[in-house]
Amino acid sequence: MSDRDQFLRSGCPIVNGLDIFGDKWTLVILRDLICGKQTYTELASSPEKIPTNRLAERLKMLEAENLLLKEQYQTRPKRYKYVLTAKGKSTLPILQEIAKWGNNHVQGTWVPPEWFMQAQPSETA
Amino acid sequence: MSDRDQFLRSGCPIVNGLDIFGDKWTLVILRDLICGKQTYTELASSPEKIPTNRLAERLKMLEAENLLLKEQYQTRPKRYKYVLTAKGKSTLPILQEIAKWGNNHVQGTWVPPEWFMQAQPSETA
DNA sequence: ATTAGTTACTTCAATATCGCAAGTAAGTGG
DNA sequence: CCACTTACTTGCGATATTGAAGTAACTAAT
Repeated sequence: MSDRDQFLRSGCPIVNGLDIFGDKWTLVILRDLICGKQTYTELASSPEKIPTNRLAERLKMLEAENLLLKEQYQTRPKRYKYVLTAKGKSTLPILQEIAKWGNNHVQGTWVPPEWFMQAQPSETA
Repeated sequence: MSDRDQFLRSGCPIVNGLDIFGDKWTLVILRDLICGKQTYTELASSPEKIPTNRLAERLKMLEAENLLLKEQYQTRPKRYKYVLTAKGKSTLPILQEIAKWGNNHVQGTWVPPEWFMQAQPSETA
């Protein structure tokens, strides 16, 4: 039982999904992780320029919700990378549908590479 | 060109979609409209209990972004209903993917009726 | 003709959240 | 020892959200 369970808005699966990733930044972070970004600095350097405190907080939340793991990949200096779990990777179809909607309805949006739009959750970085 | 264009975070179709419906309430309202709710009071009475000022504001925004139309369906007293446009209806695949994710990954979420999960955007109320 | 009720909002004060800038800690390389 | 990088954390003013109450238009009952 996660912290959110104390304040459930309802049992609706859409609402419960949104209570994890239905904010301004979380799906952007998941997009970047699926696109191969791994470190804090890589994530912070996206064109949308997420504030660093917000990035740190969202990463902690995503780890607490098991959408990603924080893994040390180097000692001296200790360096960490953020790796999606299956639960995190399985947000890909949501991202793909939002991307399709954006391309169809918001003019001037760039078209994601085909590998992104065609990928299955299991094949993602 | 909509108001948001002045403050574009990037050209990413995901980000631009989220800048319309990536908040706590908008997709909940779209869910309800797709499920056949039409009036302000019907929308306000959902189990998630959206504050009425937030509901009014989101409806105005969705109208401004052409996801829905506010239609008078009765004079004396004047009564309005909110009707999805094709642009609004086409968020259905996003809602379906979020619902699938919620059912797969958040325990205790209810399973939406089959007509909702199987529907095509064109067939929706 | 009052009075109560309904619908569809709007307003307001309190609280929560956000974004920006700056600061910190650990470590490297010169 | 000093500058530099990575990975955050802290402080704080600005902004957004909430819950409660208020308003406006109209209907229906007494």
